[in-house]
Amino acid sequence: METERIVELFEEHGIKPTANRIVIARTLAAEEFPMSLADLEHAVYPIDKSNIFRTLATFKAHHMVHVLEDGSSTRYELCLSHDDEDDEDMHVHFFCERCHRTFCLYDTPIPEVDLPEGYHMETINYMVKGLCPECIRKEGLGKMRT
Amino acid sequence: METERIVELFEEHGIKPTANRIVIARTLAAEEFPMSLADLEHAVYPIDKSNIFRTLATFKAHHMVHVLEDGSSTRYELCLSHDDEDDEDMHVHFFCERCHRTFCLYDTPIPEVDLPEGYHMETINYMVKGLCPECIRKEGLGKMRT
DNA sequence: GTTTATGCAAATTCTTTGCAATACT
DNA sequence: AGTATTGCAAAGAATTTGCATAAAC
Repeated sequence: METERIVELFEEHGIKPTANRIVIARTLAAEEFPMSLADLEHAVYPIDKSNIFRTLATFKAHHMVHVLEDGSSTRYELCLSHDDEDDEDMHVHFFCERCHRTFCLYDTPIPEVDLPEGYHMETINYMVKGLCPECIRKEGLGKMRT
Repeated sequence: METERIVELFEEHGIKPTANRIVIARTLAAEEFPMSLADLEHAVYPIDKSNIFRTLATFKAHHMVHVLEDGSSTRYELCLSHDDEDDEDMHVHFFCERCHRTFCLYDTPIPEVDLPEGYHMETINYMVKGLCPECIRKEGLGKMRT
C-alpha cells in the first residue's frame, strides 16, 4: 500500500501520522498474516517494542486495527473499513495448530449472531483452529514415510 | 454436578479419575463462567498450579474441556458432549471489556462457516467483545451522576 | 513552553518445565 | 519394580509500566 493511502488512513481515524507510526502501519499492511508484537519488533527494527506496543494501543483505540487472540499471542491486522462503527472487512481467522500461523480467510465473512437482550457488541473474533492445507499435505507425507 | 456424573465423564474421555482431577473437573462444572488457571488455583487450593496446568492439558487432549482466549487469559470450560468429534454444546462467548468477565451464551450456538478448500477444522472460538448488561447499567448510572 | 512521542530498562503477569518425591498398579 | 501423578521451585515468554530524553506544535 502506498504511503499516501496509509496517511489517509491516519486522517480517517484521527491519529497523528508520525514516522514510526507510518512504518508500523505500512508493515502491517504489507504482511499477509496478522502480526504479533514480536513479529513487528523484528520487522520495524530498531523501533522499540514499547513504542510499538503503545502505537498498537493507539491504533486499537481509534479502531485502526483489529486485534486477534490465537492462543499463543495477540495479533494485529490493519482495519481497512473507513467506518469506525461498522467493520465491513471482518473475516474469519484460521489458526494452524501445527505451524502456528494465523490465516486471514478474507472470503469467509463472520456470520453474525443475535446476542441475548442487553449485551452491547463492540467486536467479534471468529477463530477456527485445526490444520492448514500445507500442514495437511506434510502430515500426509509424514505418514507415508512411517 | 454429582461426582458420579463427573467420573462418568472421565470414563467417556478415557482419563484416569484421580482425586485432584475430580476436584478440578467438579470446580469447572460448578462455575458459571469459564475459568482461568489463576481462578482454578484459588478455587482448588492447595492443589499446585503446575498440576492444574497439566491436568487441563490432559483434559484438552482428551477433548474434555473447551479452551477459550478472551485476550486477558486462557479460559477453560467443561465440555459436556459425549462425542469427541462433534461438539453439540459449542456456544458463543462474550467478553465484557469493562468488568473483564467472560460469559457463556448457552442459547447462542456458533454459526458454522464453510472453510476454503483444504483447511481442516478442529475447534471454533466465537468471542464477542463489548459491554455486558450489568456494566451498561452501571455506565448509565455513572453518566447520570456526571 | 507545553504537550506528545520515543527509547531504555525493568516490572508484572501468565504460562511452562525440571526434577525429586510420592502414590498407584 | 515400574509407571503415572504431584508439589515445589524456577525458567520462559509475552505484555506492560516508569521515567528521562527528544521531538513536535
